[in-house]
Amino acid sequence: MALPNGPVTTSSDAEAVLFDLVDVYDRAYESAAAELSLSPAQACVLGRLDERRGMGALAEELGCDASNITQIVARLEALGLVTREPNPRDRRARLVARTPRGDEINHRFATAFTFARTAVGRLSPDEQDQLTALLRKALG
Amino acid sequence: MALPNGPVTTSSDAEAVLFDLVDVYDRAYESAAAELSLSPAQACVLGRLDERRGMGALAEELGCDASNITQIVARLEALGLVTREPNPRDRRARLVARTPRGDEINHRFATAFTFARTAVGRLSPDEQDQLTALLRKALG
DNA sequence: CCGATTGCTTGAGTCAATCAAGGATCATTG
DNA sequence: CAATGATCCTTGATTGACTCAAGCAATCGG
Repeated sequence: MALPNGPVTTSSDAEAVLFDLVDVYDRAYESAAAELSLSPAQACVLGRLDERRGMGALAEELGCDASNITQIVARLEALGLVTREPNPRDRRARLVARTPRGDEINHRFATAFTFARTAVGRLSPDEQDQLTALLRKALG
Repeated sequence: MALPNGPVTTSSDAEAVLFDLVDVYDRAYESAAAELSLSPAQACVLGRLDERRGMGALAEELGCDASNITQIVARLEALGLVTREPNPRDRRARLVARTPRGDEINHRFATAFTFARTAVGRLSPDEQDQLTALLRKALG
């Protein structure tokens, strides 16, 4: 399991609970992926293929090197979850798309990753709105 | 940079902002560590050595295999940030402690990782209390 | 004492991530 | 057009996190 991105010292309750939240969220994500024998990175990429798109677009959205995407997509392809077709408009580029099995696994992942849904569900609609407003403000 | 633990689809604003929060937090943590040429895992371990402690205690707290800690501590030791002394009470065990330089780097990390502090600082004291209460409830 | 347990390390293996380099294709422009 | 340069992606090499299996050494329990 990934080590938590833990705070060295928390100077307030709000900071501490923020850290808890992030840690629990990350662990839940990782564990949902693991149930489907996916790494978090694989689950992440798979989840961003609702429409077919190029490698570069993925790399940019995810803020990482293109060669990183090459590897992850190659593994997803080997698992039969994704195809990498030539782009007819630009033969340098490849279009990545989920296979039907990829769709299914992605859907099962979305079902397994209940953390955010569950957490938000513990709040009343009013409280959800408050939380959203507070977090937006905190994010600046 | 680590790929975000992104949601496949978010069904509510609260979920979406929750994801944003986690993503920004994780990236800020990673970037603060990188400024000091540390990996997130190294920063995490270093931050949990306010008192000297055994490898096993670290592994248990961080929820990972002991051999993982062995490696990370070995790298921190090679960087001169940590010592691994024999435990006089149990010669199987090792006591890990920060060196003065480790203290300094850890302090600089705590200073560099401003995300939680800054985010919470954008809220009034009342709002901070509300946020804490809401997140505690959401975490169940 | 002797067997079982504990604390840690080693070794092998997978994956993520980054960087440098390169091939192929497109796009520009002289 | 043809040369130049930019773009899209891949390869190869390296580092680090992480896991598992195996093992050594020390301690503990009967």
